[in-house]
Amino acid sequence: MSAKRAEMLMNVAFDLFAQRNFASVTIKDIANAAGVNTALIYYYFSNKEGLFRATLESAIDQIFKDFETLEANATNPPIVIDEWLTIHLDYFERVQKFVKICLDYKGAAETDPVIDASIESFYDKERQLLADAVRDGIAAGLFREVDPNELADHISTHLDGIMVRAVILPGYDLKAGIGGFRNVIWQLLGHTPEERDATQ
Amino acid sequence: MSAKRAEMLMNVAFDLFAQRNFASVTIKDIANAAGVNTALIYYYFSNKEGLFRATLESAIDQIFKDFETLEANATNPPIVIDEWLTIHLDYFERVQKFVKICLDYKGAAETDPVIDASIESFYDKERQLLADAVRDGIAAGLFREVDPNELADHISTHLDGIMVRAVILPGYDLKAGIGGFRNVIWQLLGHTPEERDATQ
DNA sequence: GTCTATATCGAGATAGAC
DNA sequence: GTCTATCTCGATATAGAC
Repeated sequence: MSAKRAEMLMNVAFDLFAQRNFASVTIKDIANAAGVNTALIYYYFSNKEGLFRATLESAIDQIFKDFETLEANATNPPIVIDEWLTIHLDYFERVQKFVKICLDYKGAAETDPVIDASIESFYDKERQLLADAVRDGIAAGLFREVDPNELADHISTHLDGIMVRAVILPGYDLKAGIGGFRNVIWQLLGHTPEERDATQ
Repeated sequence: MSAKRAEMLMNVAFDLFAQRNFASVTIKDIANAAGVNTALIYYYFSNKEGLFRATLESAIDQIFKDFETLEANATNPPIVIDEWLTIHLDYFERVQKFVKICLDYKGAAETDPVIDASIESFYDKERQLLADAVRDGIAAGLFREVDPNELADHISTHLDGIMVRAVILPGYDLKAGIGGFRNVIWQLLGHTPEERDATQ
């Protein structure tokens, strides 16, 4: 089945593109890591850039799926926010790779409007998910009356900051970073974890 | 004067390395942008990596100098924090480029312990500056009793997040982002801007 | 110090056998 | 579909004139 094979190649490429950047990853690197010949990559993809595009789009799709799983499970607003932080721990590597690849992509000479739109829609969806949770929490009397959009932006931006820290600083404690941030959020929302457990 | 010439080359290289990444910037690009011949670069630097190393170190030095200017002007804790945010607006491009280059550098195949140490000391200094301001503010009765180190981490990490946002999202409003974050900080510190102006 | 000219090497990409 | 073999081109880096 050809789709499976292409998908496998994209998964291998995704990891490599995240570890190093686009230019320093060679077709040979990808072929070696995938255990195939370099020429095979050109059978499935038009060229290196085409492979990169397809890889990034596929990664965005996968993260969207994680979103939907979360949305289905979420019962009340504090849990949505809490789980959204947890997902960053669980799927940490994937999200971090995504952020890294986006930055690298944005540094490239040319950008593709289709990919640009995908990236933006990713962040829009994240923002919407969080803003809705904050709004619902306020309506339910669980949270203090903050601006839902502003707080959603804050959470989303800060999580990107944490992802970057984990790349730049070798000894960065991701779990502590997210744990500390969780406390900040509850403080901003005037919400204690005890309350959350009670409503659960 | 040879130092001036080398410095000029590093400034040109810094901009290019920040715009695109290490691998995609060619020696020819740098030479053209600087209006010199490619061979001249090898007169001043051992090779492309040596130029990169020197460039990053020089950039870190420059940011440290901005730090010190700030520290000298700062009279009381809320102003230190406020100005630290402002510096990210004023020197936005420089800091953003620095973060981008650090990320790119960390994605390279090999890393240099000297550069690693420089980057870490940069973040250490930022953290210390902020933690001291928070501690002083608490001692002066201006701020609520938070953990100075935790809050310093939060500010520092969030600013990195903002820098990343500004790269990834084209329409990102940096001023609004930092302005909103300023309010969050005052809220966490239980400090109103009105009070700050009064103590000024 | 700065340039011209050039060596060298590796990466992306393709043709064509199987 | 997957491989071997190869082409082509551009980038780093150097030798040496001025």
